[in-house]
Amino acid sequence: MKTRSKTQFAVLGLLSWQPMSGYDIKKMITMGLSHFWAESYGQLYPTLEKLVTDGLATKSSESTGKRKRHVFSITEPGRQRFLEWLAGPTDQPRIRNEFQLKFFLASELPLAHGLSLLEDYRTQQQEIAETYARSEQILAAALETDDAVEEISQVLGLTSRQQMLFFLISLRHGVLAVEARLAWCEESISALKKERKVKENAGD
Amino acid sequence: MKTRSKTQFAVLGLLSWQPMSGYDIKKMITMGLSHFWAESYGQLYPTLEKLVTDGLATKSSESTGKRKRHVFSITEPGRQRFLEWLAGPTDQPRIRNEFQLKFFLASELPLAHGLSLLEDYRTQQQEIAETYARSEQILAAALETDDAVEEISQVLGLTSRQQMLFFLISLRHGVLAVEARLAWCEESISALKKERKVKENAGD
DNA sequence: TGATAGATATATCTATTTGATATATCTTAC
DNA sequence: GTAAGATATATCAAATAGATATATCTATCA
Repeated sequence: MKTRSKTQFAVLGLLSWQPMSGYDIKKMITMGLSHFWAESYGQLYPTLEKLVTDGLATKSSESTGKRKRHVFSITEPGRQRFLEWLAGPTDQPRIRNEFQLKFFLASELPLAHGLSLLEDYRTQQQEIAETYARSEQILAAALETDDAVEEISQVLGLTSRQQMLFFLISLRHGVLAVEARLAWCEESISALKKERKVKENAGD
Repeated sequence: MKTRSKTQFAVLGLLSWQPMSGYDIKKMITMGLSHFWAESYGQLYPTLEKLVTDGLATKSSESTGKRKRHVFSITEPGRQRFLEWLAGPTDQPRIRNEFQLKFFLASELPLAHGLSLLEDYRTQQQEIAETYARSEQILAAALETDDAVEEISQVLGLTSRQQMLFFLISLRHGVLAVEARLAWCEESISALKKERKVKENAGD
């Protein structure tokens, strides 16, 4: 109860779906959750060990050929802990957005700096938007026809229709966010261009 | 060049406006940049010392009465380093959004869990939206009348009109983002309610 | 056949960052 | 003058990121 780490809950939550190794968990997060969550190995492996010592998960060592494989399963207390967290209060994410920091700190420099930053940012966000759009299309189509897309369900372990629905809704969060950022780019570029004109006229 | 820390650039950027103490910097970030940046003392003080040993800033110890005060100023190499960073590549922020994690991990639980999470989130975001709206109004009014609002300029050290414009634009980023999140709440709540109906009918 | 390039899987280490807390000084109201 | 609370400065343990190390597996082609 003392630890403030969210990693353990991310891990417990994924283990509540199916037993997995650290590598599996990392892959699942990277492939499917990356638009809202990240974990590093450096955090993952110690957390898995801690869950075992706390009785929230169990570790079993399989061996296929020479490669050893440590698969972790959630225990009943682990499931309990996961549900408690889910029902408890949710912290605001801490944000450190390098682009916004740059833009803000460019406010004393010539306007061209700000405009250049905005245009780069817009390009970056457009690319993200396209990536999202592709994923969204595939998923929405799969959900429409009640058809499990092999690739998706394999990598992400999405089995039920409801799970796919939640995944799609999660993705929509990213889609709407990136759309908002693009809209912001447009209005900000306009605002700076307008300001530039004001300055030019004042300079006459 | 080896360090990947962004903290030093945040600090250099603020020092490029005016000399400040660690406490001043922390206050300025907390008051004005919190919608896109955060720094902790634990990072701030070591960073300030490092900037001094690297020749990017200088430290002067003033004393008003008994309280000692360490004021840091940017040097020319420091200004150079800041500008290099500004012109260089910008990393995507890493996101760990506890709410979205919860929502996604609730996909195997009864729909009521997801709906409850969404409704709490909506309330939270509505409050944030109101806070932003207030700040935005004050700032926009100040900019309209070319009138520097005391409070703002004092705490944030916003002196020029251009600086206030950039601050307002930064804030707009937050405003549009929170609006997008609220829109997402609405469509997601609808989607889950629709799904609930589908299930009810299937259960007949 | 066996050498090897690259992918897969597991793990650790250091640097960075957070969040909580410690300590002293200043200000104000009583 | 003194106690409560605000201001200012700083440190430390826990959490996290990012880079890297190491070994195993797979496919391919010389």
